Amino acid sequence: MTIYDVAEKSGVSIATVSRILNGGKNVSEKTRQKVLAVIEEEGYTPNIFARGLGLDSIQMVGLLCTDVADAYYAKAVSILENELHQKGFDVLLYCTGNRPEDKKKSLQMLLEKRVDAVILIGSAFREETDNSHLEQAAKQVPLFIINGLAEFPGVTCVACDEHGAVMQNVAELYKQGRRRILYLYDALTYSGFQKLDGYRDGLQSCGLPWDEALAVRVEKSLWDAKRAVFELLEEGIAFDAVMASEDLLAAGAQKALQQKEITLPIIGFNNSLIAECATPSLTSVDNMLDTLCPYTVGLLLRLLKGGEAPNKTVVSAKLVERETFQLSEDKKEETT
Amino acid sequence: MTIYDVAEKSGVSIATVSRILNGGKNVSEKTRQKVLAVIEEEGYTPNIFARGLGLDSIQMVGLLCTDVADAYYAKAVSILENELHQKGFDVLLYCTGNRPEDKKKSLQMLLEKRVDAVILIGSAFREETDNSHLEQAAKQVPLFIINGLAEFPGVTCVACDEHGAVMQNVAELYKQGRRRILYLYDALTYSGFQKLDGYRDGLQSCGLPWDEALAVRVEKSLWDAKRAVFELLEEGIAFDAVMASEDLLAAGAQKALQQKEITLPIIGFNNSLIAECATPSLTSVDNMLDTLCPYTVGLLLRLLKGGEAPNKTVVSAKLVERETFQLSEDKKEETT
DNA sequence: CATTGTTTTGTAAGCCCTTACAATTTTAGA
DNA sequence: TCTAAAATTGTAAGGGCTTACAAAACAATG
Repeated sequence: MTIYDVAEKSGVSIATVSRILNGGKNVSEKTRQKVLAVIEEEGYTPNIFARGLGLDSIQMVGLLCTDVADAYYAKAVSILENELHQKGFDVLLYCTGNRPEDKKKSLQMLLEKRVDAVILIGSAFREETDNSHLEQAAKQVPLFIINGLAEFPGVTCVACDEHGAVMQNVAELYKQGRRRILYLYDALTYSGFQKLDGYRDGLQSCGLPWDEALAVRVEKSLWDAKRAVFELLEEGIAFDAVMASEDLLAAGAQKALQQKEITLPIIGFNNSLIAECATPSLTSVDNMLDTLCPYTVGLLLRLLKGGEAPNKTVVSAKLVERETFQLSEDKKEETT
Repeated sequence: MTIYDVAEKSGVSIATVSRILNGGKNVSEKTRQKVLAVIEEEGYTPNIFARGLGLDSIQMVGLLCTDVADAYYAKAVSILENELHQKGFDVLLYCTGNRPEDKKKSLQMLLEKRVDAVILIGSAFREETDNSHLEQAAKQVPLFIINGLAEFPGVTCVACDEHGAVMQNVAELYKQGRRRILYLYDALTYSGFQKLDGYRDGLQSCGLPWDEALAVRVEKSLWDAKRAVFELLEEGIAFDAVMASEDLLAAGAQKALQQKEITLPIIGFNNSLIAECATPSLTSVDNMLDTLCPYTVGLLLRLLKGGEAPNKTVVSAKLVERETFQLSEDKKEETT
């Protein structure tokens, strides 16, 4: 069943059918009804490839992330997918893992699929790393980066201020008398660096010294985080608060502390289910995906329609207080 | 840059270029090299739509699930995406939520994209529900269902024996002297029914009575599960073990019990991070996605190559023991 | 060297749409 | 009723690829 069949059965030309199919102007109501009836009756569906050939687009956007099995990316993908489908776009999903060359290859493959836009979720590298593939890609297609940064023409970045969030957490812990704050982190993605820098800058602005031993890199795993913290405790390295670049790591730290029957303030990151489920529940920084993702899709649509969009947007993060740490009262009033 | 340009620059015809592009037989090594060089040099990429028009396929498979933000689906999508990309297929992702009409519509849209196959993750309804859309779809394209069931020609089901797993858990709890086993469950998807039936059948085969009050339906939320269990405790409804259709619910139950300072065996389902992170960590049933998903992709490839595949495969689930429940010793030996 | 069989290459016909432009019909105004 | 303008419809030219089939080049055989 092709457009020719429909045209024939309704006694019009293919051009008319095509116009109707494309929300066509310049078609009389009478013929529209007639053709629509035939289409309905025959169950005709336009061939997406032929249409793509003609229009050079089949309304698809590519989503590139590190790993959808991870709650953070899963949440982003989920929101983006919803928004995009609502706006009539299909979603091509690529999970690349953390190897730069895989990311590059995936981006390339996405472009070969002639998507209308690409959204990277937290997958840009730091400035000093080679981001030339992003620069190249952005020449072919609008490129969006959520929680990452790449300042090339054609690239639109939307991020939450992770650096600032961590700094504030340090400041708040300091205000509550904490002087030796442990920081657990895993991969040094762009976002990973942001947070680590936030930690460092936070210490500095409180006048606290940088102590190598208190910034600990671990695998992204509950057990490795637990092991690391446990070892610190065994070695007698003192600390009086814990922050982590990920709820999972915070949960690991919590397990180690519990085993030693120590209670300290703990602040996680990403405000995931894990933070809720932990006992006691973990205070955590919300990365604002609920805001960032729909906003990004909004920019995307605007850009595809030929409009303009700010090439960099940063919103501040939000601390979600649970049992492992609460803001002091004066701070709260300030926020209200 | 089209195939015509490449042909011209290498002094051959487009047919030859096309042959080379398609892993062509019947091309002399000399011309192959020549053409490949031009392609490389010019950075030519075939137009995917034109190719699709000719071949009626651009090597895409559609993935349909309820919600990627949920760890269970996220894991499945992650594994499937990986396998499929490895085999050269692109992945079109649809998250439908739980409304049947949305699932139908998404399936329809997927078919319009002329995917080569569709994989549903846990999204079939129970037999008595209207599954005619699946029947229709299966006529157009190979359809795979992971952890769901629909016995129509063209539909391939791959599942883990959730019913059996729950039954066994009941039996094991019974063996350890538990007589009033609470079962928490949420949505009655196909898989939800499987587990609920497993609970009922498990009780029966142990000679335990079915007690309406012990099969509690809750929202898929930590807090609702906690609330429900807390209320039971307040009302004085006695139970001596907890099972849940989802780790999240088990974690909620655990919180309620902890608040009342009660310790009972708890068995979750899905073997997610939440089970690991809970304190004490939750024993949980692994749904075997690690096996099911690659296996499904294997069948898919075989089918697309014109081969045959069993239209129903069931593997047994696996209990992952953690702190909230351990199998008795004799049982363990049995398993070894 | 002629003949037949194999490889390699080219020509041209699809595949199914969109859309510029031409042709026709309708409407409005005089 | 006639003419000009507007609305509607049709014709035909792409869009870039695959592939059946025809043609040409090459190899092997007697």
